[in-house]
Parts: sequence; C-alpha cells; structure tokens
Amino acid sequence: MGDPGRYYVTTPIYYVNDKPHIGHAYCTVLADTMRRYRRLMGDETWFLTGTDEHGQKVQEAADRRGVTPQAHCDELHAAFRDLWPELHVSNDDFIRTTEPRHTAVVKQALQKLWDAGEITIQYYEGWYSTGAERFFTEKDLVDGRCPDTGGEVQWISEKNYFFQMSKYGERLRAHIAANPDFIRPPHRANEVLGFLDKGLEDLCISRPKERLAWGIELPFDADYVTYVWFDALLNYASAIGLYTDEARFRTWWPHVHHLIGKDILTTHSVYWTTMLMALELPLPRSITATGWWLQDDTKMSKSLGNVVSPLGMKDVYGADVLRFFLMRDMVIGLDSNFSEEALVRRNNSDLANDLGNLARRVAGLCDRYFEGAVPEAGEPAEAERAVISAAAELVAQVPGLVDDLKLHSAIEETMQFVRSLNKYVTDTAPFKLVKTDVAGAGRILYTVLEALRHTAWLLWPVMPSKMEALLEGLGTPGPPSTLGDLRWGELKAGTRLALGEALFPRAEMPAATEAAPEKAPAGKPPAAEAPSAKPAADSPADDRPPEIGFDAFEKVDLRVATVLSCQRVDGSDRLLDFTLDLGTEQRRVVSGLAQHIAPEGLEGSQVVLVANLAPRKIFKILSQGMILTSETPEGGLALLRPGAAAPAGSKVA
RNA sequence: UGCGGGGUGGAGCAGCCAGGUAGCUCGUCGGGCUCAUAACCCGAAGGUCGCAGGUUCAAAUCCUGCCCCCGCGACCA
Repeated sequence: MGDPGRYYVTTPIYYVNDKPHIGHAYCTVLADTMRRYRRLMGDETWFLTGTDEHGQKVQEAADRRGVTPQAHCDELHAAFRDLWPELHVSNDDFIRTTEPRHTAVVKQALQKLWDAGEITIQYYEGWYSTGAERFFTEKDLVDGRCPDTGGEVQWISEKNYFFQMSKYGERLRAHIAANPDFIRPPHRANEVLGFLDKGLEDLCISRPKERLAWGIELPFDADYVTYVWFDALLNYASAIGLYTDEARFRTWWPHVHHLIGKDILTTHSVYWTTMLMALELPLPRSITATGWWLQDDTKMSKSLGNVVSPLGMKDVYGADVLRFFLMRDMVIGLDSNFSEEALVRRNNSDLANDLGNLARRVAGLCDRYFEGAVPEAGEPAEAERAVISAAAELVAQVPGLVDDLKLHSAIEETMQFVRSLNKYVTDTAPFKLVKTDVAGAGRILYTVLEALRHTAWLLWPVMPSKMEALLEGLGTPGPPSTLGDLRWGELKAGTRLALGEALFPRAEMPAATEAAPEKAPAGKPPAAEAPSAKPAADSPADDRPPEIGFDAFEKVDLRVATVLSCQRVDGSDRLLDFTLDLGTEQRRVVSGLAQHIAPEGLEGSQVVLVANLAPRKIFKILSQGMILTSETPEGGLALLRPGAAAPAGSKVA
C-alpha cells in the first residue's frame, strides 16, 4: 500500500473552540507514531496538524468575550499547539485556517471552481429561525414556530453557491471499489458506499455574511463567506504549498494519509474527495477512521473527587507511558475504554516489570562483573542464535504490521520478544554462570543488551523519549536511523553503560478503582471523546449546577397535575404520552419514562409538572411541559408526587 | 425504525477480512530462581468462542435467521 519512499500524514485540524481532550491526543499521537514508524522504515515523512478557526461557534464565543474572532483564535489555538510537544509529538507544521497562506489558497480554489463552472447558484428556501440560526422544513415546525426555541420563523428564499458534488458520485464509488485500502478499516468503506447509494446532492458552500461574517470571503461574491468544511478540508493541501509552491506540493501530494475520527468520515471521504476531483487533483492514498476512547468509571471519579482526566495522565505517569497505553490498547478503528486502572496495569506489567526491569537485571550484572561496560559478544551458542534470529524476525515483521495499521500487534510482538529475553536470562542464568565462566556470562549479557537496543529502536515510534533514554543508557545515544541500518553486533564491547535509573517506575494502582469493580454505573452513559474537527459538547466538571438567585427559581412554574390518561407512544420504546388535568386546562405531555414506569394504573394519580416550559415536538406530538421524577436506588426513575392529594393545578413552591 | 460497533476462561482484550493447534495482559493456585523495579521463570485450574441452522473433510473465523449490550440520531425540555 502507499508509496515506499514518501509518507505525508495528517490529523484533522481541531476546532479551536474545543478544549483538547483524549480524542485529539489519540489521533495526534497516532499520526506521530505512524510517521516515526515510517521514518524508521526508511520513508521521507511529513506530518501536519493544526486548528480550524472559522465558523459560527468561534464568532459567538468571541462576541461573548468582547474580543475579535481573530484575537480569540490567536489565544485559543495555543492550547493545541503547545500541547503536542508535551506529548512528544513531532509535527513538521501546524496550520491555522486563519493564516493568509491558507485563506489565499481557499480563495484560489474557489475561483478555479467558479471559473470552471463547478459552482452554481441555487436558491435555498425554507423556514428560518433567527434564534436557532438554521433552516427548518415545514414538517419540522411545531405550531408554526421553531421546534428548538419556540420562536418566530420566517420564510426565506436565499441565494447560495453550491458545489456540484453530485457529478462525482459515480467516480468516487468506482475509486473506492478499485482501491480497497483507500478507506480503512474496510467496513468504513462500506459505510461510505451506502451513503453514496442514497445519491449525492450538491453541497452548499456559502453562507451569507449577514448571518455569518467569520469566514473566508468568496472571491466572486463579497456578500458571502465560505462554508467551514470547504475551507477546513483544504488545509491538507494549502499547508504543503498548493498554488504557491508546486514543487513542494508535488513532493507530498498525493502521498497523503488522513487520520480522522469516525464521526467525520463523510466529510473526508465524500466532500473532500469530490472537491479534489473537481480541482483536478489526485485523491489521497488513504483515509483512516479511528474509533473513540470511551470513558469509564465516572462514578468513582466523581464521588471521590480524585478524577484524573485522561490527558492529565501525562502529568502523572509521563507522556510516553500515556502514548504506549493509547497505541497498545486501542485497535485502530474500534472503540476502546479508557481507565486509569488499565493504564497503570499496562505500565506496571509491560513497561516496569518486563522491559524496565530487564534492563536493570542485566545492567546490574554488568556493573558487578564487567565494570559497568558492555561485555565481549563472544561466539553465539544455540541460545544466543535463537535470540538473534527472533530479533531479526521481529524487525522484519513490524513494518508489515504497521502497514496494516496493526500497531497494537506490532507493540505486542515486540513485548513478546522482551518477555522471551527475560526467559532467556532465567534459563541461561548468567548470574550463576559468571562464577565459573565469565566470558560465557558476558556473552549472555551482551546478547540481552543488543536485543534491548533492537527493542528500543522498534518501540521508539511509540515512546520516543524513553527509548532514546534507553539507547543512551546502552551507550548508543541519539534517535534510531532506519531499520536497514539496524545490524546485530554493532554494540561495541567496552562501551560504558548508564542504566542505573529505573526506566519505568512501577505505579500504584489508583486507590478508588480497586473498590469499584461493579457494572457500569446506571444513569450517566460513558462520555465518548472523538478526535473530531467539529465542536463537541464540553463535559461538565461537576454534576452540580451553579447557584441561582430566587428570581431565577421563581420563573419556573411548578404545578400539581392529575393524570387523566397515560399510554405508550406507538413506535417508541421510551416515550409515554400523558394527558394531564391542570385544573383550568388539559395538557398533553410526552416523557421518556417508558423504560422505568408502567403506564397502566396511573389514571387519577398526581404528578408534578413544569408548566411553563416551552412546548416541544416529540415524536410528532407536541409536549407541553415536563413531568418531574426522582432517581430510585437502583438507578431508575420514579414519578415525583405530592405528599397529599392536592387540587389539580395547585402551585408547587 | 435508522446507521455503526460489540457479545471469546473471573476482569479487560486480540484472533475473524485471506477457515485447519483458542492467544495476550491482569487475577487465582502451586512450584522455581534469588541477577532485578515485592521483579523474573515454569506449571495448573478455568472457555458450549451470544443462540439456532447451513456450507465444508474441517467454522470463533464463511452464509442465513434470531437474541442481548453500547454509541450516534430519530424520542427521553
């Protein structure tokens, strides 16, 4: 797959409004690890990441803070830019979509498409809600009002510019079919084909400035800015010199491999690829969609207040340990669970016990019997030859695994090799042999040291800093070059060793996790964090909302209501449809309680209702209010009821 | 209903695309070693590979149907 020789890897450009989280870190570390492996395999490499800085959310956030969007971005992008070195990420470039080198290219690309007739003017019609800042169709509306805000909507016929994406559907389908490694893993390619089956529409690539000013102005119409995705995707090309430095551009394009989260598969595999077709540029070599890190153990973290965010693990255990865990425990493309406990287990068993301890074992013997230097290699006996050939096999095997994106296997195979070395030491017992055969013991120690050097090379892409420390300890400082240069026996006898410090200290299991081996806590679902370029919801740090004043509370109109009838909503497994008596009026309320409460026998009982909540259309029924519930010990829900019968409609305060 | 992912010894996961000894880490039990970061090495117990059919000499792996769990969305203001 790909081109032996050149490897250009990208992450999504992250939305500047987001706070960096484990999903961003994973994707970026993965890109870094891949590029380091490819470099090890002899490729020239280039690695790009950056930030996406245009769009509604940025403008709003800037407005709220009373600063210009540019100032806002200048400040916030640093959160990403400065994080990567801390994770030992070695990106060659960091692009921001507000930089002139990018915006100029976007304009040129737009002009080119406009001149080529790839962009058409179409009129978009629909109900526009200023509150929600989006269009709705007739059937979305609730009583002729905005379903999100309940506000007014206006019928707007709006001129917009559309990229003729629909023209390229068949060509894209053919490309995917002909290139099984194009979209990976393979089931994602099927997903895209399924998307294409539904037929491609043209893509609206403009936004009128009156609604959104923070974007790149269309070169052929100053009243509009560019749709953020059209802008953002072009970063992969603008950063390497599209239209400005053709030689550089052609060096890296199309040897490009996009790493993305599965949530932005469509934008990359459909929007981006068809954009490239229209721009008459070759398609990327591959688009790889990764899974998500799901977060475990929300209960224990919160109740004990000892929560360490996944990203915070780097401060506690070190960046390389975090990298090792991320790369070892996730199978590319599948979701994985993140827990501190799993990370500590990984650190202790693989890194401290197996690898770090092995280095200390042999280093200690060298110190004692060989003056702290590398012993003579001697003539390999059968046991040594087995180690040497295992090392050679491993070195030959790893590139194939990396090529197949099986980083977890590449790491595991390397760890198996390390374990075999511990066994080799136990079996050959140099600590005993040294008393009768110093040269023989030296031969064994030499073999382990040389094997450790090989290991350091092979794990360097995952843990660059730690492995360089190991290489330095072995007396061969500096980062590895390429596997072609890795030859058994290059470690020179007499070289001074410096392996006194524990490379990977054991870590204590976090106290709270041991006591909570139960099933996943009911209630809150685990939070997923995706390496997305889109804005993601911020996770609240605390489950208790901020204090409010009495006036705020007073705005909530709580009433006792009598249930007149209640039944399940047809076709829904979660919704109950209540008809309530509020004294002066009847209300219909839809509530997602069907999994907790049986609708039978509720007639005549009383509940508490938020009576002045904005109505909302739920499953085609207009729900007028919210019924209050409380949690049961089992984590279910129960209706909150008045302690004594009350007149229907009486106020709750 | 959609779309996607998953169901493999006590826990967490590989293996499935390219059928042919069920593997890894942790945990448990017993033993060894005593060089090392209470580490390392060996052995043992423990698995109807969600269920039912089918293809095949042979199925965790391929095919069909079903069940359950999770994420996103539709519907939990």
